[in-house]
This record gives sequence, C-alpha cells and structure tokens, in this order.
Amino acid sequence: MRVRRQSLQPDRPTLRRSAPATADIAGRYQTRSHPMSAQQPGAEASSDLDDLRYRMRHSAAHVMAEAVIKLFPEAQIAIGPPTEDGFYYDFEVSRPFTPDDLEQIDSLMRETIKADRPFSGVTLSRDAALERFDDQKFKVELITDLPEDEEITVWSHESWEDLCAGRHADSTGQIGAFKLLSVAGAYWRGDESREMLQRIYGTAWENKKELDAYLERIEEAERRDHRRLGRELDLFFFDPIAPASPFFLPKGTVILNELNAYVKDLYVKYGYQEVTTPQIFNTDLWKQSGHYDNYIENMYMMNVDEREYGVKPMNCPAAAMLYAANTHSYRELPIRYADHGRLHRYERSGVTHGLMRVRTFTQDDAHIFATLDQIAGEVNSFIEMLDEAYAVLGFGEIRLALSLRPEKRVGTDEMWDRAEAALSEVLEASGRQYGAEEGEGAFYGPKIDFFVPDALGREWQLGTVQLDFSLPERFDLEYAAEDGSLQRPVVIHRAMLGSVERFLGVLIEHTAGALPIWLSPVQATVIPIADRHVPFGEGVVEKLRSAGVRADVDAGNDRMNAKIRAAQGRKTPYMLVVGDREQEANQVAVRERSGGNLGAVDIDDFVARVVEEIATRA
RNA sequence: GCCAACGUAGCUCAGAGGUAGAGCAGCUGUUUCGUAAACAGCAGGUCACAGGUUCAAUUCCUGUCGUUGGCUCCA
Repeated sequence: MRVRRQSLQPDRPTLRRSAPATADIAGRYQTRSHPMSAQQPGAEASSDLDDLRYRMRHSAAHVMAEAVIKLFPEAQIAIGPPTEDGFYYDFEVSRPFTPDDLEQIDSLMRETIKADRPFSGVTLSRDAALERFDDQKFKVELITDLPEDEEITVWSHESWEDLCAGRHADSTGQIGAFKLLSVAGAYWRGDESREMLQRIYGTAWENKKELDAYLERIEEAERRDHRRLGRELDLFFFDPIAPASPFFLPKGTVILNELNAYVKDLYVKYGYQEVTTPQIFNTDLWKQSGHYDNYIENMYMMNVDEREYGVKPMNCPAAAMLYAANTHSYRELPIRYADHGRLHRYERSGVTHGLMRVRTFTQDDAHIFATLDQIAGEVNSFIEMLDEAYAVLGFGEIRLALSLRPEKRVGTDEMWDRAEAALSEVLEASGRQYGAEEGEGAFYGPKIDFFVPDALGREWQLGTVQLDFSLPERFDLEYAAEDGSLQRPVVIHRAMLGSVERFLGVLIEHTAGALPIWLSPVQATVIPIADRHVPFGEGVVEKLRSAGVRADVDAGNDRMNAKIRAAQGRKTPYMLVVGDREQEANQVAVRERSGGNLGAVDIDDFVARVVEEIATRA
C-alpha cells in the first residue's frame, strides 16, 4: 500500500509523502522499516517474496511505459519505480490520460506479458547513453546528473529498453496479476517549479489471488474511512460554508470531550498546569514570533479599527507570554503549560483531508520551559505518557522518527549538538526502533515524531516532541540560575494526540467506529421488545444515567431484530433487551456489540459492571 | 497552489436537451414481536452557484465554490 507520512509539529500539521519503496535512477532500492504499516500479513512477507514482488513490479512499470509510448509516440517518459504495493510511471503527454487510455495500455501490457520477453541489462558509457536517449529529455537530465563514476545501465525486454539500474523479473511472463489503478498529476522530481507529469499507478502481485486480496483490503479500508463513518455514526460533517472545518454533532463532541478529559487526567499525573489564552492577537505578536514573516499566507488576518490582527495558528507565542509574565527561578523549572486552544490555519486548497488535515482544530498542546539539563528527563517523561495513552487507545503500530538539524536553522551548533544528543540518548535508552532523518528538523530545533497509519496505510503524524531555541530568544525568556546569572530556558513543544481531530480520524479508522466503551457516545441502548416494556426500559436508562453511563432507549415500533441491527450499525457497545421475562425479574438481557449474548443479568450488576469498564477505560 | 475526476432528496446512487427516480433514513398507520432488516402509506430536490448557447438547460459550454485521488507544502 502507498504510505504517506504526515507530521504534525506542535504548532502545525505537516505532511510528507514518500514512496516507501522507491528506486532512483540508479535503481537503489530504498526502503524503510515500517513495522506498523497495514500491509499484507507478515507471514508471507519473506525476503524472497519481497524480492520477486520488487522485480516484477519494477518490470511492470517498464512494460507500462512501453505501452504508453506505443499509444503516445511523442510522450516523454520520466521515472517508474516499484512501490510498496505496486508501481507507477510518470509521463509528459500532450493530453491527460483518460479511462479509455488506461484500458488500451492495460491490454497492450497483457500482450507483452503473454509474449514472455526476457529482461536483460547492459552497461553503457555516458556518451552512448546520452545518444541512446537523446529524444527523451528527462532521461538526458537524469544521465547528466549522475556522478561521473556511476555505472549507467539500460534494461530491456527485447521490444523496449529503459535507463535503469534494474533488478527485474527474468522475463515479462513473470509479472503476475496486475491492475492499473489511477492517474494522478505529479511534479517532475517532486519539484513544484518543474513540469507537471501524468502518473499512472498500478498494483501487481504474483498471482490473481493476491491481487484480489489486495483489492479486497482496499475496499475494507474504504469501509473504515473516517469520513464515511463520521457521517454514518452522526459524529461530524463538513459544509462548504466553512471549508475543511468539521461540524461536530453531539456524539462526535462526546468523543472529543472524553479524549480531552483523558489527556487532562494525565496532566495531573505528569505535572502539567493547564492555561487558557486568547484566540486573536495583534500582529505585533506574530511579528515578534516570526510567523508574520514566514507564515502569513497560512494565517487568517483581519483589520479591526485600523489595527491588524491574526487568529492564532499555534499556541507557542501565548505560552511564551505567560512565561514572561513573571520572573522565574531555576527552582521552578521545568514549567509545563498545557493549552488546548483552538487553532486556525489557512491550508492551501488541495491539501485538506477529512479530519486529518483541517483548517480549524485543537491540539493537546503543551510547552515546557526547562534548562538544557532537563531536556532528556522531560522528553523521557513525555514518551512515557504517550506510551501509556497509546496503549490505552490500542495504537500498537507507531513509527518514531528523529528529525535532525536542517540547513536553514537558528541556534549555535553547540546547542544543536546537545539537543540532538539529548533526543537520541532518550531514544537509545528506550531501546525502541526509530529512524534518524537528516535535515528534517524544524528550523528552531530537532524533534521526535510519532506516526500512525490510517486504514489505507497512509501515515499521519500524531504525537511530537520538539526542542525550540528560537522562541526563548525572540521573547527574551530568562530564569535566574543557581549562581544568580540570568539564563535562557529551552522550550519543549509537545503534543501527545497531536491534533485531536486528526487523532479521532485515525482512531475511527483503527476501530472501524467501534470505539472503546469509555469513548462511545452511547454506551448502552435499551431495546424493549414490545411497547409495554418501554416504561421499564426507561427506568433502566435512568439507573444507568444516574451512574454516569450514557444510555438511551429505542422506543420505536420496529421489531427487536431491527433495533438490534440498528444498534449494531451505531456500534453501541451494549444492547439491553427487555421483555416480559426481564421486567418480571428486574433484569436486562445483555448483548455485546461483538455479537456475544451474556443472557439475563440483574440491572444493578450490569450497571456496576459497565461503570467499572468505563472507569478503567477498558 | 498544481494535474485530473466528481457535485441530483438527510445518506448511497440512477437518469435524460422538453422543468426528475430508487433504496435506506424520516413521518403516519397497522403489527407488539425474544438476539442483525414486519407490512402499508406519506412526505422530501431552485439537480452546488453564476453566466453563456438554445424555442427550451438540471443535462451542452465557460467561470466560481466545494469534494475526491495524487503531487507540492505544512512554522
């Protein structure tokens, strides 16, 4: 499956996409370990199979390019690597591909595969290669950019040859079952300022059974799409009147509130103080923070009484102001200010996506003001808290990335050395896997991001912890050190859920909407068998509500079977059937969302059981 | 922002140059039922918005807005 990585900085959601398995022109197979990606079962992911899939997908890309050139002789071909679940190839063509084109390309490919042409590779000199591809400008550019000593190879399957460092199938017949999936625009070399190419995505598997299984996984993922479930479960919706801004219905709001309440419980345990800050600030603040210069395009600005204001896109400057409102001693540090303020960012059209990337959202955001020596302890404590919460929420597939200093940055090298060392020491000590990514840090400091995949395997950044040297400078933050000197604290931005909206989106896709009971908008629904049982059912609801359980009664005149079906559709954890027998014995017949029938239980026993489950966030 | 597709009832969709249809949901009535869909009826739409072509546009064209899939971006 295609994998995207989306990062959410404490002040902003970010998305980076990279093909998980890509081959550059030299054919180097670059992959990253994705222990979490929702892929095929691990059992069949033997390295031999991976190798076969890599080679046949890479070969399928070549075969596809050949077909495209047959249909579009003038096409300029770019690159066509295998991906984690298939392949793509980029072309520059006179007009975009249509579904009809794809069908023709598909049948030409099948002919080539049937012909079972063997693959072979040859090494060429630079000049020979340039001559061979002199009518293909992208290939010429690739060859020209190759290092002098790079070996240049051409791979062919008789009827077609392509600049490529290879690893191909033995012959085209080895390409198993494939399917062309979609056409999409993509920039040449991923550069917004270069040509917009037409990319055809395909998937390929060793046999039809695997292909069908893959397509079935995609369909299943679509059934778990949080946008669809959000509608079906009456959690939230979107309206063009407020683009990319969710309206949360009562049920969705219950979930958000429960998530926030949980985070705030953890704040007590981990020593945070919650603060509340304004929504709109005079632009002087954004000029001081640097956001005015760098991010005004993404801010909502307004003029009132001839003064300019900006709606906050992040909480950091307000946190800095809170800190600066008093003098501080080293004895007070670290200070941890949590701020779940509402943020607004004008995201460019085309980048928004359901709850995952929106224009208004909240973060479980906090800023820690600390000494350099306290960094490791604070980061450690944060990761501990995150682990605790993600375990409760059932997120097992987390990828950690340590993002190191970018070229454009603030702060001295010595500070970066210390900060990066602090983060990697924490990670090493934790013994967990992580990838170090050069140049991916924020301009103000290095960070650790926590990625979790959605139903389609697209990764989204949820948690993050970032060190910041810039903010304390810009706001002239200080503390009195032990020796009486004034020192600069470091700021640690951290968000555990990240954007609460995005977190909910990922959570819905992980659970297919069947949220744990403590997060369920309705925790138990009473199903009277006949009208005469409704009053008794209402009494049951009253008892549950008195105990703090969100319960309702389905008093409609549907049959019991239909009510159960409806409640299953709403993913209600418990269905309590009440009829003559239950009323007689003051019991409820308990049915679980999973289908289990627990039989008749005394009402008080059931209440106690549910209250316990909710309290322990089981 | 870029490439492309799409926008018809609350939801999922069908439809055609002559002012619209289904299923589900909703409402009403009948039924009062034992663990995943009782039956019948009713109601519900300026066919996203704005221009244009045409005797006639929801249908064709253009633009705008929105959404979807990618690309790029993401303090």
